[in-house]
Amino acid sequence: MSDVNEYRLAREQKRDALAALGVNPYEVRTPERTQISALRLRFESAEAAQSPETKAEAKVEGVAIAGRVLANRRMGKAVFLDLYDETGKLQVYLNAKQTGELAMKVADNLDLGDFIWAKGTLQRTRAGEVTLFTSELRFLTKALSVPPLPREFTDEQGNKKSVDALTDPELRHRKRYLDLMVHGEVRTRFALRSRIVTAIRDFLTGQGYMEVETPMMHPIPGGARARPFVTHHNALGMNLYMRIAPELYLKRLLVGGFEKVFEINRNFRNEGIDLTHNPEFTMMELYEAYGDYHSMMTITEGMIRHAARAVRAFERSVDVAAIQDSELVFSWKGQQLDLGKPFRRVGYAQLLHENAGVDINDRAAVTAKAKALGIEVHADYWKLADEVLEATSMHKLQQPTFLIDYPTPICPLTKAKPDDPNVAERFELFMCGIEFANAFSELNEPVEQLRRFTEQVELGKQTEDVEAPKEVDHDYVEALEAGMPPAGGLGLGIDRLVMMLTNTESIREVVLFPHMRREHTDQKTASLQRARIAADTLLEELNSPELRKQPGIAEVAKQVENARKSL
RNA sequence: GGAUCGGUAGCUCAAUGGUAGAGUAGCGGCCUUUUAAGCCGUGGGUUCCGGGUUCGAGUCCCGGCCGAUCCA
Repeated sequence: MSDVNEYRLAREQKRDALAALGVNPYEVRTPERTQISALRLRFESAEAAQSPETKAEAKVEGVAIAGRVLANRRMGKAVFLDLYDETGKLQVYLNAKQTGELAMKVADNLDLGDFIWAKGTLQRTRAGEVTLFTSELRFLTKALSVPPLPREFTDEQGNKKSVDALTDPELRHRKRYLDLMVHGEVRTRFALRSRIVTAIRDFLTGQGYMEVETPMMHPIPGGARARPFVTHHNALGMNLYMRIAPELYLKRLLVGGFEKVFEINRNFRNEGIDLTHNPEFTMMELYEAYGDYHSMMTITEGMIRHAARAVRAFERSVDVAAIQDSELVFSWKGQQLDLGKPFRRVGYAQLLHENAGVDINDRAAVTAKAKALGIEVHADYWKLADEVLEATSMHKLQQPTFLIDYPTPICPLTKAKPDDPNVAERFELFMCGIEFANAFSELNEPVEQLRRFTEQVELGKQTEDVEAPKEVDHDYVEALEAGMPPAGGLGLGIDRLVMMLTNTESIREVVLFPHMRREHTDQKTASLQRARIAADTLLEELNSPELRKQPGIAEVAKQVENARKSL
């Protein structure tokens, strides 16, 4: 794709022609203007004030708008433009008599995608279209590339058909600005995302929660099972990890004496990209002192319902208060999800028994079932049992369901039930087989926490689990020693919630700029990239605590390091 | 990581191994109430990249890049 093409050249010539007319093609200041939706309302009330006989004479004088030109219909010495701003579209009419000769010369140099400002009188045309009859025109911004607009064509049978533009998902995501420009429904979806986040924020602050910001770069990654992104701080001379979860910092705030805190921000996980995973994604986490996983279920339902209400209210242009719980049925992935009703609750062991036909404590049976399912058997029994549950049951959790009471060994940050140390007070929320939220009664015993962290690190080493933590966060344990009140904590994936509430199947459609590989990679660059990654991986291994002390390793590491630098 | 599918004009798409085309957008002309305006004329291509087979490759083969879907 060349930067210089006939389209660009034509536009550059028009840009220069504007300059020659004394018109700045990149105007600095925009005169006062009103948004299009507001003007339409004003015109409607002006019309309503007229009698049926004089209705056609309704007009609103002295109004100004600004926006992007996305259609240009030239009728001899008159011009009809479709002008768009964030709130809508309005037709703009120009002619020499009313708008002036200079304006017509400006119109000669107008392209689709340009921004203009126009002032005049609102009136209906003969065809009935509300139109700004322009008395004053200002040029604001020249666009040098063509907006990829949807168009209409006539097929062999003479039928008119419409053709969407910019349908290639790759282009739509790489150049989201064009996607937003030409697809109103995409703009609406992201506006809804903003509404949803605002609704959650309002809901929580309304319940006395305080929004906080905790570090995005952690010296020890923790709070979840995931591979982190590694980065380096030069001045401190240390590696830092992009956070995989804010959990351990938020709980330090409970130690400090805050009772209800939440954070809505990005987490980073170094894993694959698919329909429900982007390497950076938005998470809402909250912690409530003196709460537990029961209070977390209550708040989860309330919060999701509140966000759903905000979406319905937006769709119907009504006040949130007007939305009934019975209207909160959302269709997603071919299911009708009733968010107005209480969510179902089902026990972990019960679900495993129902769908896999095995008792969670019967290791032989669970292992046999895993083999039968083709799951690779490994030393971590509880992870294996979890994989069996995953394979047999998760896809059956279609309607909103709290899966509750997990085995304690897979819940290193969760308090066990008072009457059963093997069962942890944890739940995950599923809809359409997809995990939305994760919550528990927070473990606050420092000695027990240290024991579980240590066990987790050891087990991770044994099973060579790349997602397991490599190091115990002693600083967090020390924080618990200062005393953390009993508490409930909750994490809710915002991207997935937005997907569900906007009936979208891919996370890429609810993230403005989803991650992709770089464009235009040639063979040499690709090889270099692979070599760098291979060298980095090798270095990581050579520098691991297990290998570092082996004789000769340090020298090899140094050689690899030098080779890496030359790549 | 594996399998399958895809990448052709700004955009949406055609093209048995045989001159790369259409609609739309662009450019020129006509038209002072049109409306995804209309009419007449006209320019526009690294067919993702690199090799190979062939008299001849957008098409077949090999490798690579990017994306989509499914699986792990």
